[in-house]
Amino acid sequence: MVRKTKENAELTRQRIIDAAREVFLVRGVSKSTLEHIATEAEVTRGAVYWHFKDKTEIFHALRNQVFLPLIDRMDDTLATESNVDPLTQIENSLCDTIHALNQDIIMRQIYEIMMTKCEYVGEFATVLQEIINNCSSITEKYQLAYERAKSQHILVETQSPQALALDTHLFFGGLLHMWVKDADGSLYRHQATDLIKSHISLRRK
Amino acid sequence: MVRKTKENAELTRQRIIDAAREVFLVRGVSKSTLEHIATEAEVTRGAVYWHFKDKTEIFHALRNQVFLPLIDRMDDTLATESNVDPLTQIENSLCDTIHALNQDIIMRQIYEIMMTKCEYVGEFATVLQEIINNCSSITEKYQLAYERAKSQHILVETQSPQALALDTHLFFGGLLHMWVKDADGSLYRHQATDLIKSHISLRRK
DNA sequence: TTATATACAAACATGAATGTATGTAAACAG
DNA sequence: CTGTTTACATACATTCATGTTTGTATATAA
Repeated sequence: MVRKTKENAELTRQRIIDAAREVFLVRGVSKSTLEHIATEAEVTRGAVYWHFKDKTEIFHALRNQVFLPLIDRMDDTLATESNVDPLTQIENSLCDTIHALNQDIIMRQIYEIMMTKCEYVGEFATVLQEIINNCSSITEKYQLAYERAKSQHILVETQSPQALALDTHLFFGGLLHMWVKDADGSLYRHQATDLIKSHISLRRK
Repeated sequence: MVRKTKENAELTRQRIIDAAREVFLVRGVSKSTLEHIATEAEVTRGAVYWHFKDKTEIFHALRNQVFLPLIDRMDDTLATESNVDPLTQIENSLCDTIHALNQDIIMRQIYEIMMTKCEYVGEFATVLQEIINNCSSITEKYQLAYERAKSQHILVETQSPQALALDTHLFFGGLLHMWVKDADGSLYRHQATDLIKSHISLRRK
């Protein structure tokens, strides 16, 4: 065999992650074997074990590929200093995510894996807590935006920014779940941005 | 060994389903073996194979135990002829489900299994379509209620009943997901009904 | 230039999990 | 009261996934 150069090795590592994504998607995480992944990546299990300790490690590599950049994106669109009003900021933030899902096949597949092809149990149970934590920090960002909207007097006054933030977050969480499950796109995907706009306009005074 | 009477056999069948619920919950569906389930039910795999074709059949038995009654409940609380106003009907319907989850451990566990301990892949992929279909019919019921609210002039007029119905359904879907994931209950569970009331009051004129 | 570490492939050993086949005692039908 | 079926338990055969070990050619450092 031919020993690979460093960059070349990093390339096979990425190939394994990509292969895992495809395999996880069709077989589910726990029914995917390292053999499946290796074959899809056109390497042997030896290569997989060289780059990763086990399947869990591949899973986390896959997860981080999407969820780490995601937080940054949100921070950008929900930035405190901005020339668009806070409600539009929230709307843009949500629409951006939907847009990204529409454009980026990889992101779409990883979301699908995390939401419907994975069992959060044992070593994966900790991931659930991470998700909860992420949700909390996202909700806080919404809340801050709603508070800014309130001080600009463009927000309905019947609800607290906190309640509105939670409502928005739950709405969007639900939307994401249905967006992912709605594979043929007929029911939710094609009207996702409309639903977001409608959701936000309900809170505009 | 002692051959069981008919009622006795039905009892062990139920014991197997109950055992499966416990095992699925801690190990996830695909990592649960029939041996695990049999042991938990205090029978052998022979008994399991006698009552069920395979693990999938147990899964469906478990699922039906909760989701068939659920549809009926919703039809009751969202009935067309009622002395409470439609918005309160929707509110009650949502709160009822949360209440049921709080009271009924079995229901809670089954929800948790379906949402976080199961991979919707292969033979389970069809379940996803069932879920989508259920969601559609539920959304329709919300929409009808919102239309009644509209004709009673108690609904905000900026949004269509259809958009409001979808928004509500997505909100509640998100809430259920977070409710289930929020195992210690600190973040979502204890304020679930408040969130529902807030959600509904936002649409009341 | 040479020793060593790297990046894998291939072989091996082991432990499950599944499904089926067989055995059996007791319930039940006639 | 007896034959048959039911409701399982037990044993068996097979497949499969995992982790580890060993082998090896080559990149790379010294």
